[in-house]
Amino acid sequence: MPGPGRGVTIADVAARAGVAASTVSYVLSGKRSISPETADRVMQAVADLGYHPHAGARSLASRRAGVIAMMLPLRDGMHLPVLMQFASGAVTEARRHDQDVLLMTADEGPSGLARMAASAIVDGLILMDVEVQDPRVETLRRLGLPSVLIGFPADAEGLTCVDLDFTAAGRVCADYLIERGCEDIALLGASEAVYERRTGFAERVREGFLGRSGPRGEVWPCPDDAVAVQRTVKELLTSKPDLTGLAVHNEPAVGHVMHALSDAGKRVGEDFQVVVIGPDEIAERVHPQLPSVLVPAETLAETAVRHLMRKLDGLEVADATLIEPQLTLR
Amino acid sequence: MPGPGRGVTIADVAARAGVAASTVSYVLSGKRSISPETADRVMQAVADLGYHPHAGARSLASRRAGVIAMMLPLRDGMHLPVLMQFASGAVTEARRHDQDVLLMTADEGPSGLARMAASAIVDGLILMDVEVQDPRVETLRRLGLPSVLIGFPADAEGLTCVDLDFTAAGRVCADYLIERGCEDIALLGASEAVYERRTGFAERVREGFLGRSGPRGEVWPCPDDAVAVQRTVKELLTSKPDLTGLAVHNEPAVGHVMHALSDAGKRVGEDFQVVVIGPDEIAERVHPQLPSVLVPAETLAETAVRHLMRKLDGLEVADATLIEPQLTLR
DNA sequence: CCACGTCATCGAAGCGCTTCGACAAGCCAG
DNA sequence: CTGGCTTGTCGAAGCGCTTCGATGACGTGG
Repeated sequence: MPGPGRGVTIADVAARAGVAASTVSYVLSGKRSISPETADRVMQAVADLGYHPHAGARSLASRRAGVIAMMLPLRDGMHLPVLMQFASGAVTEARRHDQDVLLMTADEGPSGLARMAASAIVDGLILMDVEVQDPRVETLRRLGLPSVLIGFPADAEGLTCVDLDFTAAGRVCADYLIERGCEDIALLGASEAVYERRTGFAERVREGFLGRSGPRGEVWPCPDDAVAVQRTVKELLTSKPDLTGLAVHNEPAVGHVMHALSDAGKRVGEDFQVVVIGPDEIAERVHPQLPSVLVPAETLAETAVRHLMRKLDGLEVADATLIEPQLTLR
Repeated sequence: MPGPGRGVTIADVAARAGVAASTVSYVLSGKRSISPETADRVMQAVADLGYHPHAGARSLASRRAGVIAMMLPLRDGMHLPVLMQFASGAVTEARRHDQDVLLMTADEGPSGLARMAASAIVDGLILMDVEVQDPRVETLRRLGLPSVLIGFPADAEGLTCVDLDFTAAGRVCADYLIERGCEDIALLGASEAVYERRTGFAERVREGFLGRSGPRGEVWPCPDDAVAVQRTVKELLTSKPDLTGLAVHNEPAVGHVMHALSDAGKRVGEDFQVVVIGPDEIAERVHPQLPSVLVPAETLAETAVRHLMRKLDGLEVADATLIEPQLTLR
């Protein structure tokens, strides 16, 4: 029992190993060479005493907190399970680098970032769900806090960004449908509102899809309420009677689309193919289950953390990184 | 621009306000009385300079980190959206108390707790999803780190626990069905596995339900795959032909149950009543939407944080707190 | 008008760690 | 055998903050 009130300090370890405190520090950090014998003795003392450096003291002396912040849009419409996967991935990867993760909500906004920077409570941060016009971006640039963004703001100059390669996602969907032998195919996109909010990604999916499909493909925007989906699908089928393949890039609409197709006499999975761009649950919850291209939240998180760690170590990192989408068959 | 390399320190604030550093500290903490004039000048300097105390230095000197840890079961079967609500609620409440939140995964286990304690990186912690036999509980007790558990371990002696009042949830469901005029009613529970893992809560729902229903009620455990649900429901209807009310305490099974009932010719919402114990989305996603008793994750989180803060301030806190379930009609 | 609380403020001593410069010891080339 | 490196270790100086005791400057009752 290491004494309940007092914590074990580096001095205790040093005393037990018969060395100076600084030596213990060097053994632990590896910043100077220490003879194997001494190192062993120190490590033994560390283990015996269950020593862990005091985080505050370390951060004060070394100007490195060993903590990174993760700012998530915890309240609004983001798809919760995906966020959670992301958080989980980030924490796991961070622990691999001996870092802890501080959780912030996006509604702390720019002033939250300022607080993080000024209080030196974290070494860097990861900003999730960055929008095209994001008020946090300017603050971030000004603060000079090392950071990695998930998503691409309009002006990404000097920032490190990571995101799903949506163009590739569009391509993957088109390829899937074509390989299944579909002649005419279409992409049912998001509602106008989504396009406006974060122009980038919807546009890119479209390009990827059309680039692969050629003239046999079309892209239709689509609202997400049941009625409008019914109508849109009906119009689409009328306009392209030979349509046998559909990619849906609109999470809430997937269920409605399936109904509409079934109403129109299409047998999905048999004479008609559907592929979804979106999280697994969406594609799994309909009948029949659909193949889907998912946002690889975990990979995204890992990549973001890894990039941040490189920046903290003063290494070069690519400004923009696109993560390959993954097609899951079902 | 506060100078990119250097941070603003308390000394800078003191200089600008023309006082000693200790005075600034006292103004900020309110631990000694300071004349209003001086306090104003100091606050002005703080604002002008955008001063935030260095978290590490503060934690070193005051033995208070201003951070609490939240250990979530980030990887396994927990319902993700609920976890997220919980996390969100906790962060928001913590910020109200000027605390930040460190995110840990449950798979860091007892050694993770030891690290938190020894490195003094957090002042206390919240343990989510505590199981009846939880290896972390003993470590926690030994470490003496202030903590609040969500859930009840077998031996809660000396620990502060918060949880949904599952007995009340069972009662609420039974009451709802009885009030709707159902004669025979049943509770469709979780799969055996869940019962084994965390005996506590399933057991309590059962008691609450039966306590209210009397002999007209029955409790059936139920696996969560489609086929088994179909079978279980069929058997249930055969065994209790006059059944008109059903409570479902099995999140993944809800959709299947609805199918099975519809196959059996029951009109839910008309000649047959169903109520769900589980998160909102589950009850909203089926047709017709069902009334549900939800886990008030946000309230739970807030309560947990509030209790933890009281403990950190050396105040008394009830050992066990049960949160009232809320019935949402739809 | 003096001794004595009160109030507002200051200065200094750490908190536990990292890091820098210093310094013995051992090594090798000359 | 000496001068100059390297290697391994130590001691001391902070990092920025809180907190404790001390110190003036007042006001007040005797």
